[in-house]
Amino acid sequence: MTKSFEDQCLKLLRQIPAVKVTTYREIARKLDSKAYRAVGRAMAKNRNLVVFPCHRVVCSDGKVGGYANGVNQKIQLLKREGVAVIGEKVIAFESVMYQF
DNA sequence: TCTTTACTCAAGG
DNA sequence: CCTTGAGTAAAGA
Repeated sequence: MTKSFEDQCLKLLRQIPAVKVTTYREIARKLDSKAYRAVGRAMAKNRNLVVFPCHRVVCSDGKVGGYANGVNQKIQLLKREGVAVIGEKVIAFESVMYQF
């Protein structure tokens, strides 16, 4: 059963604990690929906001990136989980980034 | 095959 | 800070 690239992204997403976030780059790297865009596209397409914590995935430079429900919604969720965010930037982003 | 995409990196202004 | 251009991989038409 060959799982799609996107399915693998979602799988990794599920193992991210609260108060932690990750980057599209880390996910792609873990999958031994450089398909940073394909990772994000998986979320945008599926947008299983309840099943997968898509809001815990941010850009490599600390920006929140995007969110199907709205970037603001994503920021609020992250803050609520203990991740400090100012504007569209994650504070101490390296400290809260979950490394696989 | 071509286009679009929740990205990343590097370089120039 | 900003924009361009290049690199990359998957889905849809």
